[in-house]
Amino acid sequence: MAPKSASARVPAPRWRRRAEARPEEILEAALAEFTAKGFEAARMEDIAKAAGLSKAAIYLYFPSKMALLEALIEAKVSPLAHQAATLAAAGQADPLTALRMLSTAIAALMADPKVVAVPRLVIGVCGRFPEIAEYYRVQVVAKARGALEQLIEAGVAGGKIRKVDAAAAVRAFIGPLLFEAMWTHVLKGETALNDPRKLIEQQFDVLLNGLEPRA
Amino acid sequence: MAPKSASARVPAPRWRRRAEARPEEILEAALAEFTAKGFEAARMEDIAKAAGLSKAAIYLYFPSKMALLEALIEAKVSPLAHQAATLAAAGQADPLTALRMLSTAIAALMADPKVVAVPRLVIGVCGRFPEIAEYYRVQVVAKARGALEQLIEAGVAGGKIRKVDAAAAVRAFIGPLLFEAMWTHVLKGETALNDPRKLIEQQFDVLLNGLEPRA
DNA sequence: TCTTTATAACTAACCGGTTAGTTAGTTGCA
DNA sequence: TGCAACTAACTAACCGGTTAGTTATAAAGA
Repeated sequence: MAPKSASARVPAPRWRRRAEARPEEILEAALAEFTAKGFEAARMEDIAKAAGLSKAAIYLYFPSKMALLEALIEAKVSPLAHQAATLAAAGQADPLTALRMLSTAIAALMADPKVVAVPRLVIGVCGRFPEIAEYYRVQVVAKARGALEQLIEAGVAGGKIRKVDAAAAVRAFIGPLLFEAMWTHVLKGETALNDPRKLIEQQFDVLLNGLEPRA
Repeated sequence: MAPKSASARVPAPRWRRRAEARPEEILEAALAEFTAKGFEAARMEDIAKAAGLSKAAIYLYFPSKMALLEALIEAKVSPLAHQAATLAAAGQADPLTALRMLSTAIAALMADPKVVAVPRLVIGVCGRFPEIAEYYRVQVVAKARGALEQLIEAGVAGGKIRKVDAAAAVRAFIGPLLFEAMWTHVLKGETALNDPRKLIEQQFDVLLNGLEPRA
């Protein structure tokens, strides 16, 4: 019956030991599944299949489904907020230029479904897992908001920016980008994010000069 | 044992026939549950209990859980978009005032968790049910967006508004409100929506005059 | 170099709990 | 009496997480 080897190759091993590469692969697969189906509807089995191992193996690296989401947030957006804060801090001398650079960077990120997926997930699960919302508020959004407000205030102090309410200015800066991201990735509408230069140019025309005709 | 009635009142009926009032009550309960736990995690049993009937009875009025969400969107936000469009159309003669009024109305809506809940749900389930996203894009957002753009363009044509890109102006108008709504209801942060007058005033200072110091 | 031993990495199969949706029967009301 | 409105009890299926067992690989001795 069973041909006795020799001619028969060693049958390709069913799996290989690759402990180092696993966590990242699993997270990547999880992000893809979560993005496509949402957190609750995504199945661990499918994530495992996409990552090329068994469902049980996932539990060797992550204790629960929820832990996958936490790790994703940590990995994908936490550094991002930090980077934004750094950029904002570095640009205090020339706030308008810093805002422009930030805007370009953010627009590029917003165009990437993988990046937008994370806040989308947060919106989806915040009702059930308030601690996720809390983490996101404190570690990501509040941090970025604070940095931007400082940037605005520095601009006001230096006379480069009109005396405006800092919180309102930050909303006016971030809000439109958020809106376009939702339109693009949630509603799948024709997006302006494909042409970031034009988008930024138009945004800054309104942001800097306002709607009212200048005297 | 069991006291033989006579003295015992007719036991309060376990339920009453109220077919007309049911659908609305069910939808209200569903919205509350969906808001608190998200679409997937909300249980039909709990919705039924909150609406004061049995789970099976829900299926006399709605064929599926998904139908509840569809009916909710139809009932809660579709008229809202229509109203926005009407207001925008009516205000073409004085676009800036119309924008102010719209802003106030929208801020009031954004402060209401029940209203924000619906778009939140859409964001959560859009991956699994693209037709929901499609409906929402076409029937709600595109409609409102279009009306606002017309309003802006009318303002530009009449000299009341600077020559700006209409889409950018709409983003600048809506984005900040959306951002604040998410901050408030998803991240549970301290909100500016509690003081709508101040919020609108600050938003319009930036929106109309921009960030750049005026000559 | 060839075993032997140890263990890290992995899988197949299962379990317990959950829940959307159904059915068969009961109750209120005209 | 008849029927629409309603419920209790049920089914079927799903899925997160566990467990018992298997395989790849490395290290230690001979």
